[in-house]
Amino acid sequence: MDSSKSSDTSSKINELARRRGFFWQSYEIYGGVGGFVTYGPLGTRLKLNIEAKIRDIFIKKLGIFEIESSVISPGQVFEASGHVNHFKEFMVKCSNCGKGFRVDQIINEKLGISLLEIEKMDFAEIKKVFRKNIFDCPECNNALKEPTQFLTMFKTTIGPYSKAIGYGRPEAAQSIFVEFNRLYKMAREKLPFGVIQIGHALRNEISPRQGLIRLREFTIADLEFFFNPEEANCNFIDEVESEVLPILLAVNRKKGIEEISNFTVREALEKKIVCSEWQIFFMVMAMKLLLEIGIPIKNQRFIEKLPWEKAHYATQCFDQEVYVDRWGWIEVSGHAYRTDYDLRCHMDASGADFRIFKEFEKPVEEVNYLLKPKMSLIGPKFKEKAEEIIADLSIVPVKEVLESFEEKGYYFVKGKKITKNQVEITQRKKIIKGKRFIPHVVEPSFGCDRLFYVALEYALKSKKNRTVLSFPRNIAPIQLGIFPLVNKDGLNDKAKTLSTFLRSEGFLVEFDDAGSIGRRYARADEAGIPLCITVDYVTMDNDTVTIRDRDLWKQVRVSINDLSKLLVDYFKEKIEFEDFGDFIESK
RNA sequence: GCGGUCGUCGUCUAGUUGGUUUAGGACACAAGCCUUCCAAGCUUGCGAUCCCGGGUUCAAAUCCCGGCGACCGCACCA
Repeated sequence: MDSSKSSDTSSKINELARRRGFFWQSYEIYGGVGGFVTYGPLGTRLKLNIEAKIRDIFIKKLGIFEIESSVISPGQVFEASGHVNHFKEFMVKCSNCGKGFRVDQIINEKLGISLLEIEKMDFAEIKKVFRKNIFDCPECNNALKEPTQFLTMFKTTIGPYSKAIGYGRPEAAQSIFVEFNRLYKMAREKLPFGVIQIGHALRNEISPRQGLIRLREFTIADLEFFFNPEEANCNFIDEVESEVLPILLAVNRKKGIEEISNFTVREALEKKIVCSEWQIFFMVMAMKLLLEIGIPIKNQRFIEKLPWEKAHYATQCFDQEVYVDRWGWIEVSGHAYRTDYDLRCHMDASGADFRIFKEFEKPVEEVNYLLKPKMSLIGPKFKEKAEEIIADLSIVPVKEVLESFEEKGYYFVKGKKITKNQVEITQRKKIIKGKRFIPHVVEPSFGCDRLFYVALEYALKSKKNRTVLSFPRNIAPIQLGIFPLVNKDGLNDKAKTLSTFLRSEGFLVEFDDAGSIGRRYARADEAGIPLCITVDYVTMDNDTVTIRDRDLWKQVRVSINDLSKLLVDYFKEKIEFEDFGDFIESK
């Protein structure tokens, strides 16, 4: 990568973003704080439009539910989910050179304890290890200091009681799991179903960098899709089976190979590259989402996570990555197979029952045997030992006792012989109508700020020394620019009337009469406005206007009467600019 | 958190061996003129406690110390 060129692109985006109001660092008047951004008027619209795409794909087309819950949650939620244990770093610093190291790596290197074992240690145990052993700094061989830990969740207290610990959620997923029972009812107690939440999440990153790429407060879109692991087929799989996914396999990554392999959905499933049909289906949806916000497929890839890279809850995990000029491949979404991990955690911790009852096609008959000791015989015979014997009898499988009786006529418990007549064994038939299980979950999770950034980067074009933001038309923050050709002879008023009309028709319109017409087109290009409508002298004669395309810089002339319908179709992508009519010859 | 580079109008920047600097320009923005389709021109205007705090000095945007922030590299990124 050419570093001088790449730093140009990102600075260009940052500069443009600040100047035109896409985004900037928050709290600038107080010096700014890393990891927080403010989206300006254009940026907010763009971000909403991208989020609308997510809603369009997942909510409208697939019928996924959307919920909105709180950012702060009580401590139990993230204790149960495992985040309190996993969402932190143990660090140790050298007393001499000041360099910091990961505690697990030091212990692993010097003592040979496996990383998995170290993972299980808590902070007290780690401190103990460091007190027992003297570790030298790998860099300068001086002694290392006491280890420290850093929790990357924001911690607070809820209300005035310091014991009521709360955490800012580092992901929106948990608030879906926590509400599972209600949501399942709303899904009419049927699997599969999915729930999405688009909202803010907080991670107290050690050092946020890279602008929008790593924030401390960001927008996440977590989709939790629940299904029966024994009926794991995706009913949309036929529609996508020939779609091709570019995947960087873990086996290749281990060998240091960066080669992307292309698999059709069918192949990937057959070769067990992706284990879950639903997971790969969502990966295809993610690929389409990125295409729709303007990222060509050649700049997208899915990367299979290596075992030690995976989140604590995931069995199989792919990251969707997009190539950006400055930082290379960056993650924009994660696709994790979370199994029943989360629901199980919350069940264990809260006592709620998240199991689902599944009726068998045919009820199954189960025969149970019940053993009842005859106390009138056992009591007098074993005296003080009797109690112990009975306790043991209640534990052993009744079937084992029964078999022993049939074979030998007696059964040994605690070295004592129990005869057939000392107990009463009854048979009990039970009809089982179904079974209970915990649903499995696949999760696509999008970083909306990163989607925003890549959309902006891929929209950024340069034409004749001008900056043009070529957003796909339906994520553009402003849809139409309306200008009078000149500010006299009533053209201005006519253009204003037209703006009012088109606004009332539901379009997002910017009216601009400042400077020359060329300057207005240039300003509109920089804001990514797809179409500009100009009122000129011909308009005054016959009520037609020119429409100019942002990317082609060509114009067509259409009647004001037809305008609204044409524009509706255009923004619904039913027609293209070329369908508006013949291009006007440039003078 | 470590190392390197850096911080001047909205944006990009000149000035930074201390001294006529009331910190200059360009672009952008606003008002007006002009303008019959791609950042034309003219006039006027708005706009910077030179990142913050402290120190050295007769004098600091400029030198020194501390802090904050940005970028790059290292580490981290569940």
